[in-house]
Amino acid sequence: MTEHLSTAEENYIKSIYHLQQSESVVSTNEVAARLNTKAASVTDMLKRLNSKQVIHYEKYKGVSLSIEGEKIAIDIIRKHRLWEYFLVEKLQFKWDEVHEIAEELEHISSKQLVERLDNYLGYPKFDPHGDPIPDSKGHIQFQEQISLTDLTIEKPATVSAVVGSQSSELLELLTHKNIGIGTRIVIKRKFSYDNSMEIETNDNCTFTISKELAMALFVR
Amino acid sequence: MTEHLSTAEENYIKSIYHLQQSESVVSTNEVAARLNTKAASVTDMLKRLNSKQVIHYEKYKGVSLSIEGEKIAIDIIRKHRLWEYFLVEKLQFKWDEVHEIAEELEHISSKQLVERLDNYLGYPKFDPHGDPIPDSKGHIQFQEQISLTDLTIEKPATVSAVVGSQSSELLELLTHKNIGIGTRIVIKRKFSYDNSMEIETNDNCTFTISKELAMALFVR
DNA sequence: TAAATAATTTAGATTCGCCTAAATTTTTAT
DNA sequence: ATAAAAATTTAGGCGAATCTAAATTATTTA
Ligand SMILES: [Mn+2]
Ligand SMILES: [Mn+2]
Ligand SMILES: [Mn+2]
Ligand SMILES: [Mn+2]
Repeated sequence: MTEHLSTAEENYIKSIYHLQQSESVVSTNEVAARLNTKAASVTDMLKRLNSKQVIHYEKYKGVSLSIEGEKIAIDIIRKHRLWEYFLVEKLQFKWDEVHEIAEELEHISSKQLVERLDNYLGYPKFDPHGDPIPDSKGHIQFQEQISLTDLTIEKPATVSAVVGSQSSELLELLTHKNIGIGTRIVIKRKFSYDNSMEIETNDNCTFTISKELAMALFVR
Repeated sequence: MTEHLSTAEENYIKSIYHLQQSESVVSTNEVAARLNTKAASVTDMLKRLNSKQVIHYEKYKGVSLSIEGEKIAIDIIRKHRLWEYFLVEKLQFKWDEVHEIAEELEHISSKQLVERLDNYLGYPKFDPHGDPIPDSKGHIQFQEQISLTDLTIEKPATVSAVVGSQSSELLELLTHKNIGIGTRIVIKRKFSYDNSMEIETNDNCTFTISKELAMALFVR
């Protein structure tokens, strides 16, 4: 299939993939912003990736992944999330500490390593942040999840993901409130004054959380 | 201490370290041979590493690691061997399959990751090839080992290392004869005609091994 | 010790990945 | 519909890491 891709190329492909989740065609500036680089550098790379057939690109028209490119992206994301799972489950890292390390580990090339790691971990379906881990065929079990903000009162739900998962402040707060992936939540009241809400969790605790925290939590 | 080192720089430092085990000053050509590159490229890199103070280098005079460079080398080797141990013990790789993968994993930078991995693995002292794993302070428990070729008749010894550990032919042979790191061996007879020898192992098996195999085995 | 040979370095290119500044194209606002 | 603003690309350059070919230095051999 595709020859060897550099770490930089892989990071671009992954970024384009993620940006495509919201809008199917991605702009040069968006890629630049996500990768903390300059638009001119992005244009450079897009030309290269285009000639390698992993993206569709025409100047001034934005970029999207080719079928091949999407496969590559999913493979990198699979590795990223499996390693994050490993770091948390086996090496006892906290979930706010693993992203940077996985950012490096995701580029280790051995196919066999990924498969064996997956098997060793027991084929986990979600990473420590609640994001789905693609299987070895590249299939992703998308979960329809909604922001806790949009959950109906009195309707029980389970925390499925946390956004802003690199923030240790967020982790501190969630640890204090004893909330994590898998926690059952019911909204008891919503206060329109500050958009805070009173919730009840698993362990029969009832307390109030802020609008900010509610927006960081996704449930299903 | 030292800023960030690239993968290429780390590989050069590690190679110089290994070459220094036999002779304290290493030549440009030796480095080139070990890294499968050209002498001109090595000269280039030596200038860079010299300016970063990790080696001592004067033109036409060969190269050696600085104190700082040696610490870096040992740290990379520690990571390499810990990952090899992980791959064999946890992911069930055979010991002839792990070197290439560890060659990539050894460049993952997180200090915390190494320490936690070491702890997770139970602070192993030797890698799957019998080579010592440096501890977190960089201390290496050297073992005086000798080639099986040089072992005295009737003197029991334990296989401590296998050289040529990337060869699957060697692994095949050792698996067949049921020899591995830790196997107890006694030499019963040496045949000077072809330098083969009759040995007895753990499991009370007695059989003959070739000169070639004896040279690949180290014991203590 | 002088010539031949081997080892090493220098010179000059190339590719990748990035940058700044300038030019061009597209989009938005008047 | 123009002009202003924003987005994007091009031009030109730089450092890292590699290469080949040529020049230089060191070592060996006659
Ligand atoms: Mn990455
Ligand atoms: Mn994640
Ligand atoms: Mn390496
Ligand atoms: Mn090893």
